Amino acid sequence: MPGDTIRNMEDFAAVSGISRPTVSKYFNNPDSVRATTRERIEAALDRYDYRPNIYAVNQNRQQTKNIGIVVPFLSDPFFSEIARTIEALVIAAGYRPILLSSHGGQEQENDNLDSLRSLKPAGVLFAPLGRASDKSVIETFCKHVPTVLFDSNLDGMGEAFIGSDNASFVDQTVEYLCRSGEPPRFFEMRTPANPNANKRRTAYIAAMEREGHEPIVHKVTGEGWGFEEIGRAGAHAAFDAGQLTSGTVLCSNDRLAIGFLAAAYERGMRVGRTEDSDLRVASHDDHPFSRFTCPSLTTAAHDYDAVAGHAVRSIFELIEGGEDTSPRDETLYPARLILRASA
Amino acid sequence: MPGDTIRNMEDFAAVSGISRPTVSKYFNNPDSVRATTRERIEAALDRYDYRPNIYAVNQNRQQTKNIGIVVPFLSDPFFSEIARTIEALVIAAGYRPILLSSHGGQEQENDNLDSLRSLKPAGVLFAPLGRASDKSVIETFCKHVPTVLFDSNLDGMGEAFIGSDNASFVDQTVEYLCRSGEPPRFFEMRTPANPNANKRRTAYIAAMEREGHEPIVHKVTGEGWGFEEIGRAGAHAAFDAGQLTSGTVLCSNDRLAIGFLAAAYERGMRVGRTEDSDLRVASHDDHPFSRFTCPSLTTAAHDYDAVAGHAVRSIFELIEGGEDTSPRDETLYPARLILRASA
DNA sequence: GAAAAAACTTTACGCGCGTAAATTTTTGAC
DNA sequence: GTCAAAAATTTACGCGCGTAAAGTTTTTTC
Repeated sequence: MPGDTIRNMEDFAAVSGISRPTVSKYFNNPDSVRATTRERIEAALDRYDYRPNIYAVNQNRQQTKNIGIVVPFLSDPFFSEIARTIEALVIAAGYRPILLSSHGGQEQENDNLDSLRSLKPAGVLFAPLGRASDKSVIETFCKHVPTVLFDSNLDGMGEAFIGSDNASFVDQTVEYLCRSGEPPRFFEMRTPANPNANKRRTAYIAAMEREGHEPIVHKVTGEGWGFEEIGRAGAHAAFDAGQLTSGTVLCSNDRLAIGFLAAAYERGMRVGRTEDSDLRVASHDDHPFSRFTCPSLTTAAHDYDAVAGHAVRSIFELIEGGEDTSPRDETLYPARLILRASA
Repeated sequence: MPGDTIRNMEDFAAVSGISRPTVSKYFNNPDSVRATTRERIEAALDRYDYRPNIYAVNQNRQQTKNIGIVVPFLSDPFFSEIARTIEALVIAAGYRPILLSSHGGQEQENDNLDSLRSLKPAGVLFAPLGRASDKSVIETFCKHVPTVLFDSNLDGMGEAFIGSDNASFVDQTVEYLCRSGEPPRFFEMRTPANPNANKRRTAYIAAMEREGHEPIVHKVTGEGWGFEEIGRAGAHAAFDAGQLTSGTVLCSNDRLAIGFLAAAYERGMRVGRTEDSDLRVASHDDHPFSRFTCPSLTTAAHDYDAVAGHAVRSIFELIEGGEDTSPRDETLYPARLILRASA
């Protein structure tokens, strides 16, 4: 026998000296067979490089070992980081992650969900686009596939939502900025793609009123996911109008802040918390590049690990626990203030 | 019949009034059936949301419609951008992209290839880690799966290699820098992960000699994929030693340059091509973030579209054309010099 | 060491679809 | 309208594996 090519589980069972149903059992759960049997199979496994045909396996199993991961924009390092964390946890649990990016578009998001449905995943971890999402498509999807939302919530959709507590982000930055200098004005996109942006604005207004200051919101125009350029162009427009050239600016997110800082630099403005600075800039997200901006960016960090860990735990509880009748879990993790040079 | 749930192609064929083999033919290629037949199937398709079971399909087809895309580090926006471009082309060709990141590690790269083999992809577009790659694993993989390498070449592996012409990148930046000011010193990692880095150093030395200047290479220490931090720490170390504080610095890649610029800013050094600047900094890659550095970064841009397009075309030629006896295609696309404020 | 329990083997069926061969129907050209 | 070509239908088998049932062997328990 040795030397032949192994074409299927039948062949492999033959060379390992174990019956095919037992070999099948082994591949589903190596601990479900006797130790001596396991050893014989594993001995055969490193003589031949057989592995079960994944398509035949998934055709017959009631449930695949696939976990879908959908993010709105993978080129945004924030999402690629959280996707990476989630991926690692999914693999550790013995499942196969399937990573899809919606590239900022509704059509691609819908295609991704459509594609996932035909893959019959055991569950899906889904960060929706937000405002641009097609709610009815998502609702239908969630009815068919166990889904946990993360990052952006959509009311009532999915079995749970795990995200960051936007109010915590803004409360901490506003409190710090007010305590350490002039109260901040808020810098954001006029029509943000993401529901978190709205929560941040609302939280800003509430926090400012709590601190006894008048909230001032500066909205800039621009569509799409090129936030840095929108921030840069918006900052230049503001400077041209004589606005935001001094005091403190709190950006809705780091990518806008990166653009804002670039514009400030181009104008020769000095940003920072030192005496000789023209203005302070802070933001939210702790984007991977925010420590390399000039100056480095004071921001509020997501708890990546907590969000990723909780989301993954949730989906596996759903998968293994079956139907849960408990109320929809909506957990928000607080931010961690990161003080750097910009404010 | 209407109202029933469609469980398989048999059911669907029944409600559409067409025989199952013909319906099967339709799903393999809608143009292979008569127009009237196509209309009847498509009429049924929007009354029921049937789609063929992808696992049963792939089990029986000699070839799946999957195209693997493996990149070394998806959190690097350079790779997420090129992955996005490739993905779009693959989808347009009617195939399903499967995106995997090696997260900078050999083990993950091997796992990715292993995982892909069991998915029986029609072809794979593979950007290897480079120095950290397990060459023997990759060689074995390429024997079993039609593979086109991109970004980093590995001698003789895969059916083709499509990448950027590192010499073109460096020639253009060196020529420009020499023409417009002091000749550059080269700033790079001591043990770069990527073979492109070595080609760039070699090209730098050759270009400098051509220009009649002595090449000076400054190597910084650091492991892993946190290039920005390695660049920042390396720059600070250089400044501490009184090096690179004036003149012109050419970084091996933009991510190092981002760290270098951050360090320069922290030192209060003025970077740029204006009279009052302390030094000039340029680099290579046109990283998505490079236009938002302070100052914006003069760099050499990859031709994303050309590389992605050629790589995708190559893999489909392999898939559809069968065995090619022609010599291994190694195409390198030249860079485009991007002049910004830093040099 | 006997009985009970656990693990394994044998046999067999079905999953949903690709695909081949033989037959029947439809189409298009004259 | 005829006839050849094209397309559809009927019938049938096989892909590789999950899984159930019944029988056999091995292990555990006291």
